[in-house]
Amino acid sequence: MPGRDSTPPDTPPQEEDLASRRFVGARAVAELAGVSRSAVSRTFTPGASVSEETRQRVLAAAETLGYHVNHLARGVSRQETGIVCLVVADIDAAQPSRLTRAITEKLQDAGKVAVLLCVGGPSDDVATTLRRALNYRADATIVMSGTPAQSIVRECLDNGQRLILISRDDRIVGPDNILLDNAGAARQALGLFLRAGCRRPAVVTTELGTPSLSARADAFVEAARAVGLEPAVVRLGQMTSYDNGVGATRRLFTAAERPDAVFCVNDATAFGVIDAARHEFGLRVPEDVSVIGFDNVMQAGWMPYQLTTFDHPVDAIARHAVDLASGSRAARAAPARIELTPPLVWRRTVRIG
Amino acid sequence: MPGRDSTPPDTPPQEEDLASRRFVGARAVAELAGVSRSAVSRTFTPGASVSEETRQRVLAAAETLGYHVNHLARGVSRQETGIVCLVVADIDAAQPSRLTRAITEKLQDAGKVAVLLCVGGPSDDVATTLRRALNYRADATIVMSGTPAQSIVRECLDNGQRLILISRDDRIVGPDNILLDNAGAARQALGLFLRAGCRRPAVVTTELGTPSLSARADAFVEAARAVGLEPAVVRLGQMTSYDNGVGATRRLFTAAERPDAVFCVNDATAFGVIDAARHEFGLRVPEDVSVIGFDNVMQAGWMPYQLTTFDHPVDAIARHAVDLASGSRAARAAPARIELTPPLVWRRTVRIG
DNA sequence: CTGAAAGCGCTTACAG
DNA sequence: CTGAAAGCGCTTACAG
Repeated sequence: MPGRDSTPPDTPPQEEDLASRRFVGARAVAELAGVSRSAVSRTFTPGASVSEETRQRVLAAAETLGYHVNHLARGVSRQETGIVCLVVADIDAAQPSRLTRAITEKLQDAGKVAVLLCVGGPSDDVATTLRRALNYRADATIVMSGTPAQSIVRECLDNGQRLILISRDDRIVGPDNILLDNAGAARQALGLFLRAGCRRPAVVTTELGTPSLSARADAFVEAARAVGLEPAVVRLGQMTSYDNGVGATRRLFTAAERPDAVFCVNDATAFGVIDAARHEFGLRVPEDVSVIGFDNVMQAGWMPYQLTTFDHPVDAIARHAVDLASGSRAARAAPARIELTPPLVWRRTVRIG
Repeated sequence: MPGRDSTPPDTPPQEEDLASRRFVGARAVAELAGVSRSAVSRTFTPGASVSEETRQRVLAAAETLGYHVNHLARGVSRQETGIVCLVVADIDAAQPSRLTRAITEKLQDAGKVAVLLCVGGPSDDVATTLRRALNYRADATIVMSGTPAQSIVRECLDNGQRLILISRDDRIVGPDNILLDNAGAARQALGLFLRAGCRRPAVVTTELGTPSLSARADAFVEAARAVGLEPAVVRLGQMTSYDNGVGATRRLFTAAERPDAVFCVNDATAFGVIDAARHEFGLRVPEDVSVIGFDNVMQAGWMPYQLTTFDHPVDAIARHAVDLASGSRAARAAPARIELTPPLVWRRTVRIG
């Protein structure tokens, strides 16, 4: 005869009890409702066969007892946990946080739950993090930061865990990939500059670029050369930031030939460029220099900037990611490869030709 | 005799197998290592008694098989899951995302994992969200957004789930509270203005303030009155934003008596005030108006703003939250109430008296 | 529709 | 130190 669970359900919890109080389980509900544990389980399983009467009695008992299905136990039993891991660094940066929010919300709408896994800490490399996702038996893992090694990727996949990479290196074989058409955006940026009559384009990026950042800068340079222009390129710092934009500007505008158009691989850098160009070189934007950024962060719309930039199709990315995370693995033939177009947001930092 | 698990471990997974591949379990590891399941379990339980030799054999077997302890099953068995839920809205806003990151990282360092629960969606009120935390048997839930009803709070607590409220209404009884001394900061802001020689202070906030926002505005007004000044107060919009700052400025500076100091309950609003004051009213900051914000977001340090503002003690908040989330409930007598001081960040938007 | 039973993968006294 | 056994809380064929 069980001890712990047979506490009379009508006894309100005493203050002294609190520390030792256990979660109420299906057994207690079954007893109160006068049915079997199976019936309780079925009541909370959509589509299972329970009579309406049983159902109501169980629901009532669950309500009074404060019963909540243990999703962990359910996960163990069903081999499907409803957990999706989100691997991300710099979750306090504008873009990652927007995406994290969108994905988490859509996951919740689908009845799933997001486990947030931060990479980049001292002891938290991507492999360690993915192993944690394995520990928690996530149905799928969505990687937004870092580049997982092929071996750990295999390990996830072999264990039947779906793996979705967002804006990562797409040469890793196995996972689904959701990508941005960075090159296309860069070409579009150059096109805009040319149309505005600019003839001395420049691009500012970082020393150690992520694949996305490199793709933007490289495609821009390539497109410029294709029309016979040799753009100045400044690579500064380890990460894209406002300060790098300021620094890049100093370099750019003290050179022999000053650029008349600057493509920045992200917005923060663009703000730095704009401010430095104005305050340190007395230039007007866009009359003297046109500037295009990437990310469409909130401040891009603020008065002093009004930055023309590329947005991330956050909603579409999130939708695809959640779809892939939910889809049954068996149902799909090959890994997916989805490429999305970053929409241009036209504001006022590009001259009108 | 078990079928599924008895697949020879040395057979590499075939491509066709993938869809049906199961996670490898302790049994398979035990078999390969030639020990009992208990031994496997003990090997992965810090402090359990296993001989070094057994331990090594188990570890080797686990490595070849790619075994990862199932933390869900462990949680069911141990009645402790290592899961901590983070309830948050607007995770893409500056402050929440900083805090989310800090807490998540510290949680990981402590061997725990963060489940991100977004509130504020259509069907996602605080109660629904908290119920989800119950479903996943989180050891603790940290609430950073929304105000949970007393009833659901009781339900969590009764189930032995720790509940930590950050900057929430502290009249809710039961949970631990981590609070900011908003009133103190507001008083300090007024003091700074007075020292700068300002005599016409104003405060801008929202119509529908959170407790934190109200506390800042109210304390500022009160402190001003205490020295015989009646500050102008503008309440605009449902949420603090750049645009509200712009709007508030139009109101403030078309009034009969223009303020010479404005305290904004957050930075975004302050940026709006500064830009509007400069561009629409031709005023100089801080010569004509002093401005103080709250949040110390990244842009506060950017060239055009250089905003004097209050920072959030993010690290201290996170540390306390994680401590409380980890502490054994039995060990603590009463709910904790911790009040932290927001440090002032002095920049250039306040005149030097 | 319903319940008894076996199963999911783990932990942990218990006895050796 | 070690293994067999009972337990955690759930699900799901299976037989009625």
